[in-house]
Amino acid sequence: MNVKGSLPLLILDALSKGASYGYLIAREIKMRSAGVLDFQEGTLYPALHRLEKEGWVETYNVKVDGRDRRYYRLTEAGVRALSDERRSWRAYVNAVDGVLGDAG
Amino acid sequence: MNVKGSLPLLILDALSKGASYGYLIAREIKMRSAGVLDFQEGTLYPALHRLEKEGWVETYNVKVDGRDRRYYRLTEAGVRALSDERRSWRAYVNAVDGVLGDAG
DNA sequence: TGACATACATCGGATTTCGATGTATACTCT
DNA sequence: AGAGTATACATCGAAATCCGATGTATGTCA
Repeated sequence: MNVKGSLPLLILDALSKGASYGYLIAREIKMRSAGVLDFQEGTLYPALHRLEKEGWVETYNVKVDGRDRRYYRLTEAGVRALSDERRSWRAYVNAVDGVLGDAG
Repeated sequence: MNVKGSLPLLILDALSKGASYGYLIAREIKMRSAGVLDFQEGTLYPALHRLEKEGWVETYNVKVDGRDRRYYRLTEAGVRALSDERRSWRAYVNAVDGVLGDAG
């Protein structure tokens, strides 16, 4: 189950701890959410490309075991975007929880 | 800002307090979220039709001021679905918040 | 009379995600 | 040696969700 729209926040957050690459980002999100958050590669790579296009991340290649690994790193704008995304996420969750009210 | 996927939960929840109709549901969600949750009519009506198709709501018409107003009411299955949707929502929010961790 | 709120609806387009598929390397097990 | 699995990138078509525009119709208020 992946509510559409939260992936950019998750990626940006992952990169705020240091540069990383697609495969690792996905694995860590899945692991750290105990499998609840599970984005496929067909979802992840386009999302990374979107973030790059927005100027929120920049990339560089590192040759590992004879092949290129594409690292992503937050830009200044990306740091600000993360902050915004966090705020939006919190506002949204609070709004939904507020509307849902008491009942469980 | 509307994270895609939360509208069914919101509608089901609104109907758990009694039958209602599209226009009113949308207005109440918006009002009770202080404008944060704002679904357009082109979003709402298809969503209501989907819920009806799923068998989670049933409808009946009431003539008001010379025109039909379409009321929606939760079915038994709808009550169960609401319960499931609540659980999924909570699990998802907890997962994201868990991954995001401490920093704010 | 014209604007606005109410109330239903549909349509095309944009965005996001999934599943399938493709490429390539390296390690492990048999 | 060969098969299977993990790593690591990518693209493509399909499905789902949502928005904005548009259309219909009635009632109210200035």
